[in-house]
Amino acid sequence: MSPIDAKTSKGEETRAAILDAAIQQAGAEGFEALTIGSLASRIGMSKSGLFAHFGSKEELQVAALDEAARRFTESAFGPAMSKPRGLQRLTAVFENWLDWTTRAGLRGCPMMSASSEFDGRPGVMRDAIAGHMQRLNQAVIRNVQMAVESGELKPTIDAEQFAFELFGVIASFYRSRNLFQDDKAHQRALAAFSQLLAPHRVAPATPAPTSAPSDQTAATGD
Amino acid sequence: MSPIDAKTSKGEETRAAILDAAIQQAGAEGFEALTIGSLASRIGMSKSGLFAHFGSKEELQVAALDEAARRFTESAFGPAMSKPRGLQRLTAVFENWLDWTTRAGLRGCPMMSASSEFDGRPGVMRDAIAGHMQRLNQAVIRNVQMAVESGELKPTIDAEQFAFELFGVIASFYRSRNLFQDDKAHQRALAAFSQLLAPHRVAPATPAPTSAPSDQTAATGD
Amino acid sequence: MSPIDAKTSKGEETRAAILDAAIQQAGAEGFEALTIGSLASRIGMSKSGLFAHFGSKEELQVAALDEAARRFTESAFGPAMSKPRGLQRLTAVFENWLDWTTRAGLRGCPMMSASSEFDGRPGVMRDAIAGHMQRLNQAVIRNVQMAVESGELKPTIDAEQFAFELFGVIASFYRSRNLFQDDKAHQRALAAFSQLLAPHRVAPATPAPTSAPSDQTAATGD
Amino acid sequence: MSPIDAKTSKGEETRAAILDAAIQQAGAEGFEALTIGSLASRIGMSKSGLFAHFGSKEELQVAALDEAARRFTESAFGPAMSKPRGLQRLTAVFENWLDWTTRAGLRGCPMMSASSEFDGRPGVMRDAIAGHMQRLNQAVIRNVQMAVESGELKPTIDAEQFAFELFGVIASFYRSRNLFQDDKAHQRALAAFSQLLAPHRVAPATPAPTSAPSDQTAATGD
DNA sequence: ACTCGCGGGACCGCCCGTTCAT
DNA sequence: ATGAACGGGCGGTCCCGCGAGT
Repeated sequence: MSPIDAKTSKGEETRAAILDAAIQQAGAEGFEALTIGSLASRIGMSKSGLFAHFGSKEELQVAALDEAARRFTESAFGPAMSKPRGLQRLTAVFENWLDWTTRAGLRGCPMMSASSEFDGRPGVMRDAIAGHMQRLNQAVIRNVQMAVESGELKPTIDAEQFAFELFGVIASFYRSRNLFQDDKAHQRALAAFSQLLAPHRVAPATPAPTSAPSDQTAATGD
Repeated sequence: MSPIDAKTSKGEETRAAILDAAIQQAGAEGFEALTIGSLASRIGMSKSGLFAHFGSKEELQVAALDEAARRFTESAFGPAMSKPRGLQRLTAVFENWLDWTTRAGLRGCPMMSASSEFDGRPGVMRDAIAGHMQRLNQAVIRNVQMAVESGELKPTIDAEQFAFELFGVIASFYRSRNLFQDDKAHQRALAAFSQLLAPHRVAPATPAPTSAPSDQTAATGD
Repeated sequence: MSPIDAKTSKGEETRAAILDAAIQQAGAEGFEALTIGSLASRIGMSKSGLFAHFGSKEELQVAALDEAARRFTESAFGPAMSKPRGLQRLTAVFENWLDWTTRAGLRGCPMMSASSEFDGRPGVMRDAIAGHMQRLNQAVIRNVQMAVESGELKPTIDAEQFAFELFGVIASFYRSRNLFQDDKAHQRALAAFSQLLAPHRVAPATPAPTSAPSDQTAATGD
Repeated sequence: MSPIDAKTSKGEETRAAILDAAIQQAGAEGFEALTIGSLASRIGMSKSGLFAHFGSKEELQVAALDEAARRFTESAFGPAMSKPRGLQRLTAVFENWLDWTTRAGLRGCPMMSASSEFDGRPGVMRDAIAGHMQRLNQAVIRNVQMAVESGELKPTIDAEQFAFELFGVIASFYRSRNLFQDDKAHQRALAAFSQLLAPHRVAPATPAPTSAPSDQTAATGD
């Protein structure tokens, strides 16, 4: 409308609205439950009208996945960029990762949901989700390396192994919270993160007075 | 087959065949993809004939899940029982856990698949899978406690936290293997397991003091 | 069991039980709703076991219809036989006709139900119901004629026309009661019956002191 | 067709065609036999295409019933409106009632069919048919009252009772015609109507005092 | 003689993704 | 962006048989 915002035409807006609804539904019921009919009635437009925006159901799924990835990056990595490189940023990314679905009003995490939903089904969706996860993986690795460069982590740390385990913590967090409805899931995830890092931390010359977790059960309780 | 086994009537056999196919399909495409029609044509019988064994699709899903759980328990815990209580048995359970799907001829792990598929969908299936996972959780915890009792692990270990993290490693393993098709997934999982235990191990007779994993778990050299 | 009753073998008993349930269901939901499965589960036997008694669904329907007709005859005509021929017996038949379903524990009248259900569908059932209704028609006609012979009705009465109208009253009664849930249905049916007879009655030499309906609204209120 | 009639869009036409076929089928086989598949193949369109016009089978049934009621009203009451109020109009309604299915090309009368089909089955259909029948009842009653006001019928007539009996005559007519295939059904129905009115008629100018029906209604000579 | 377990084939109401003309 | 229609598939129920048990 405004000359500055002219990029968002009417079509773009509806497309965004569709994807928003799609992400919510995918987070709750999985991407396979993204039926065109239900999505259309949810946002109050005709099936064919909705369909016209995406040539097929698969494209809709991919578009929803891409949008979910974009939002995740925005929510988890964006704010973390204001932190200094190294451990602080890595920690911020992790914590945002646990929280972003709540802030985004989603029941589950579309990325984790999608990655287990399609891990055994070769196809466009699997390739797309694998790409996103790989990039995420690389981003975690880079952050670990930066923490090494900043002298906060020992150079002996295996960054890939660390990322492998970090993903596991995230998976366990979501399962624990959504399947078991365990209130302590967040706590446990933070503790696990702390334990993951512990052996690789460089002993701080002058111990930080406020928050130096000295053993496996970190003092990160919220 | 044998006269001893005469208990398995015709119906039981068919039911078993159905569940076998069901588990394979569920492991590959998820439990929601357990359509009656596809299952029927896969094992070469009519839909109604198949359907008669289970009153509804939901019961079929639950039956398949239960059977998967039974097989998992049989494959992962059964053989481990021949090991002495404590660390050895715990390790055996973990390793079997990584392998059983391969030995069972499955593409994915039905349990992990189901637990992410239904974690956001209240209903019979979710309750069933939650029950199975909880029991699994308890079994892990008991094994940790036995390792404490046998003097192999320090009493300070938080068994529940350990189980939380162990589940994460398993999840990461399956994701890594099935989504990324990473050959090193098995290696990484073993390493993660080792690292998880490291801080809680009671110092062995002649230990490497800092970071030499003396176990089967290979170093994660890239 | 007893030597006298030896006719009723085990098979006869179950068959009777099946027909009993069938009539109830047919009266409530129509003969087309006589599904073998629901009937089987209602009386607690297997579908195939039930099915064996009747070679086909159609035969089951006919058997149920015949049994219903038998019961109706028994309930409506049987007791009326103790009345003297003529008007009293005719009246008794009519009144029993209104009541027998209630006494038999049925929601609707299987005969009326069947006759409208199949009046447009040529086939075995239609022939069967037509036969029963024709016989009923003849029975009514005979009773009218007997009332003429006894001098209670004028010879000018057209017995067939009377029967035609009598059936209409019955139909209206059941519709009124079951569709409209009109409490006055019984009352109206009795009044209609009375009006139907009025023009054909022979003026009683010495008026019956108790219940001589002098005009259209008969004093037959129950 | 004409530019004036442009209101009837394509969808409306199809819907009308569906309902037309539906009414025919319902009249012949009952409303429960209105299966979507058979209806679709009868009018040569796909099941899903047909189904889209009605959200459910129940809605289709109700729509067919409503359309049948509309047609009946149009056929039976419409033409009768050209007659002067009172006996003539009442008679015209009755006669049209007997004929309209023939003129409409129907085998049976959907209204009567439906009312016995659903009189024992609570639900939307029963409510709908009950509503239509009640309105019909009221219409008959009003016509009787108008005949009283015009001086053709005595004020002592019980209009509701009359309607009750009139419905019975109609029921008997359809049963007699469709079940017994009795050619005299029409004759008998007219005679019954005449007899129903006889006691309530205001004596015409030159009447036969006792029993000479002066009207169009033929004597019921066997 | 009677009953059952097990299975088949057709069809049910319903919803899917998709196309096409408007 | 819509309304109308399509082909195909969904879960589920129907009626009906075969073979075997008692």
